[in-house]
Amino acid sequence: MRLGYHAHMSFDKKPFFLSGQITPPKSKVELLARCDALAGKTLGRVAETLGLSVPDDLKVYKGWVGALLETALGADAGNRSEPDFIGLGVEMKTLPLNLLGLPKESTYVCSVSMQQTGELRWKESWLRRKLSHVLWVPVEAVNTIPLAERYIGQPWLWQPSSEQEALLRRDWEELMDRIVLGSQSDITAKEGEYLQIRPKAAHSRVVTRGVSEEGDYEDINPKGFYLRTRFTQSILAQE
DNA sequence: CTATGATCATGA
DNA sequence: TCATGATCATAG
Repeated sequence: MRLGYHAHMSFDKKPFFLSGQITPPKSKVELLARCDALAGKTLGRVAETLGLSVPDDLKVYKGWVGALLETALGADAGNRSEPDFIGLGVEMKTLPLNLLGLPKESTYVCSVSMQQTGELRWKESWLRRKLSHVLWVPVEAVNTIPLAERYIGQPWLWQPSSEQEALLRRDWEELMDRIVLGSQSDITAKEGEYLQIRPKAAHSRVVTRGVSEEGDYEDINPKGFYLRTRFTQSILAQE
């Protein structure tokens, strides 16, 4: 070990992450121009431009692609409860695509709040607000392609059509009804046609305060709303 | 600990 | 094969 070294300790190693180096876009036009510049580039090229290194894979850095692209586009919300581009009211989501060019994973939207009893109407829901203006950024997500060599597709701004909103609303109201009744702990990902509720936590031992069917407090695993791939597939198909 | 960003990995 | 349930990094 003497005179040896740990690879992860090399002094000139660049970080995987950074934040807030790029100024936020001032308009949707500017945002879309930045998107045009990203389209057709590889993740490695974008990372290089920002002075970041690329992880070997996403097993340990699952959110790396999303963080990279937010950084590259100048998202400014950080971890605040705001859309990624605060001034524009736009939320960015990467859309991982499989070999067929179809969405591969469900899309996390927001956490399911067990506490917020005040926000039970669809119109005021956090989920609706989060999805009201989304910048979808398609990215190749085929595990046989090295992360740095995966291509970014053409991003697009999306607002749900009234039909799409109706579909989401139906699922949301159904799921929220179950939560209000105190059935949060036994909701499974099988419920909901386009929207589902799944665990969202560091691991399954994490608990938060929920409400039981008897109306008492109860420790439950944190959960989040996710768009099923059949939903994102349909909005991609409409593009 | 909770928010952000998601993908992993195993069972059906 | 693929969706459900589990998990991982970072910021504040």
